[in-house]
Amino acid sequence: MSDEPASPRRYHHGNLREALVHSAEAELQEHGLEQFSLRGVAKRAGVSHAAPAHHFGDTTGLLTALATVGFERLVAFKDREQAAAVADSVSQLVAAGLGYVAFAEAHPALFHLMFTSRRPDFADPALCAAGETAYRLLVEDVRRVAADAGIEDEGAVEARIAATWALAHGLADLVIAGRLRHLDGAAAKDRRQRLSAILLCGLAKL
Amino acid sequence: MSDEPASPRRYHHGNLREALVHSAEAELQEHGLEQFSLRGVAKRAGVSHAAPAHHFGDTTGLLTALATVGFERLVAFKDREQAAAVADSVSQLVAAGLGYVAFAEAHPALFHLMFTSRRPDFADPALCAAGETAYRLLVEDVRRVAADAGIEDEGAVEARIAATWALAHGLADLVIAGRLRHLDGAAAKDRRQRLSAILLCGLAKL
DNA sequence: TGTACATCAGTGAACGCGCGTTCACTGATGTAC
DNA sequence: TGTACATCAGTGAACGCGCGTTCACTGATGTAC
Repeated sequence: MSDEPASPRRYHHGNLREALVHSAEAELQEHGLEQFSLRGVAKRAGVSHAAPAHHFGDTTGLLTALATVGFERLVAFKDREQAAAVADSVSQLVAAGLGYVAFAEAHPALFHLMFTSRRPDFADPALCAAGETAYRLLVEDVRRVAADAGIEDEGAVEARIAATWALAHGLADLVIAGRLRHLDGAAAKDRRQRLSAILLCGLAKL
Repeated sequence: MSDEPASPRRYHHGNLREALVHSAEAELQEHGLEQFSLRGVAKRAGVSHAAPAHHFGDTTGLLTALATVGFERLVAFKDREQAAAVADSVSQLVAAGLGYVAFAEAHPALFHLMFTSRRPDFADPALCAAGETAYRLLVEDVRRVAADAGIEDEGAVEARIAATWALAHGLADLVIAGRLRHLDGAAAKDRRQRLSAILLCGLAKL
């Protein structure tokens, strides 16, 4: 809307599909998943409430597209943290965890949409692919740590993959729920160190 | 309702408050939090849809009462697992984690109500007390493990408490979301061993 | 280059639905005397 | 022990609301010739 203030009001939007995904994210961020409505998204995009149906069919279709974008963004958060971290495998894994938590904090409702709710169509090929890419990157990071630590047993590695994901996921979920009190008072840098310490507790076989 | 099939239909219910909490749990289990409605609960309890207001005011009041019951039940699951486990501190902590996961699997919607949603009134004294009791028990279990491992630094212990909770919480959340594929095919006993192995990965300083 | 026409994207009014809330009521209970 | 009355719990009709869906429509676009 405010992107094109000077453009005349045209009958055809031009790129409504993308605009709707963008509006849907804003709607989700502001009202949460429980209050999310197709009408609200259409209103936010400045379009009649029946318009989204032409692009997404129903709410599920729109939320599916939004969740797909979410997984891509999750990977971007991880990449950013890892680029700023030391190169050794454990530090890289901790950075991946920090990225996971940072993503959840930046987009809590999107995080819930992707991992907790059942509203997107998780059988959708694009959504599947985005989710699997994110998962595969995590698996690679964990395998690198396991290899450096000399762990070869496949069962142990798989348990470690699950434990790593669970730790990062649980930490992210508790943080956005405001449940970890001893993080609240801390300044940004201190907070970050505490999160790293928590992740390191569970990730590293010291 | 089916508890008292022979009782005549009385104008006054007698114990409607408790019956509504019970119905609310069934409603939550069947329809999930997003579809949860006061009218549905009242119908399920066999009472007019305006009746709940006399006991709970609004939906928040009812969900707050339900979440309180949830924390008490969570503790019961933990107790049951720990009673069946070996007495050493690490095994007891793993058992606590298994109890957490078992609770989430038995009551997924209640789990979300308690930890993910913002719909109950978390400032409610009874709910606060129930949640703090559950948390205190977790802290005690972790401190026992830390003491046995000779960890004395308070910061390290606090990080370990958060890591333990995050691991159990994340594992529970991923399991009920059906995200941990390598648990799917396993039989009950094998499944339990895999969950224990995952928990042990993050909990123990071996 | 110009015209006709099919297709597509978006409109806006109308629909039925379930929701929470309100309100005057009625039946049951308990307490004062 | 009996009566009157206040209080409380539950009823059921009515309300306005926002929702998703439907549908006949209209304006724009692109393609065939």
